[in-house]
Amino acid sequence: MKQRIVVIDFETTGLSARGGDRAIEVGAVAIEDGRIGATFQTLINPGRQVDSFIESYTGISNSMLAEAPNGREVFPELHEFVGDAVLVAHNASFDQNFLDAEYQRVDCTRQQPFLCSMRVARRLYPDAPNHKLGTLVDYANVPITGTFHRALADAEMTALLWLAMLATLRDGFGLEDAPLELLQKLQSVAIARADDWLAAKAAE
DNA sequence: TGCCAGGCCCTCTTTAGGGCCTT
Repeated sequence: MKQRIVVIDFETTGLSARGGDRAIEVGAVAIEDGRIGATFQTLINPGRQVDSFIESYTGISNSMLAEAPNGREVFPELHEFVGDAVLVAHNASFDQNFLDAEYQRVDCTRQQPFLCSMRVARRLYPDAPNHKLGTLVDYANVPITGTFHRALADAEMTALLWLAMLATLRDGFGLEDAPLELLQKLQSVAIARADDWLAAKAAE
């Protein structure tokens, strides 16, 4: 089965989607047939000022956000871009919470599973100094495609890390045709949801 | 009134605690 994957990354006003923090940038990268394909990126006006820490951390200023489209414009477009692809993010619970919260505001829903590159990396690269995205990019010899802590660059590098992990599995375990299935098996919770969802899709 | 994230994962665990990772 050729499964389309979309790797996604959010920059946000803070850490708590449920506490009212909002997305200020989204980047998404499609992986199709084992290669990076279409991309989606936009700033998002959160309807409030971001604090100086976020401006410094992301390089995204309040003046940049003032001219950006709001979530009502962005998220229906993102929903269409994602389609029925399996989603991947680095520390996926964070991005999943923001995606679901922003989708809810525009009456969109997410049905597909959300897999976590960090959870896979912790199993596949247990000797890495740590499992931050930037460290893993260096550890796995993934090219740096842009500025860290910007959504599209982080999504691209997460996608390349994901492909590198697939290659590690292929080379290390002789797997040629089932890397996604093995990755799913490395994730106890995600796998169950992914298998259920893929089975449901296959039965349609 | 006071507090303010949350989920995963490891271990000196399971009647729990603390570090990691995301912005």
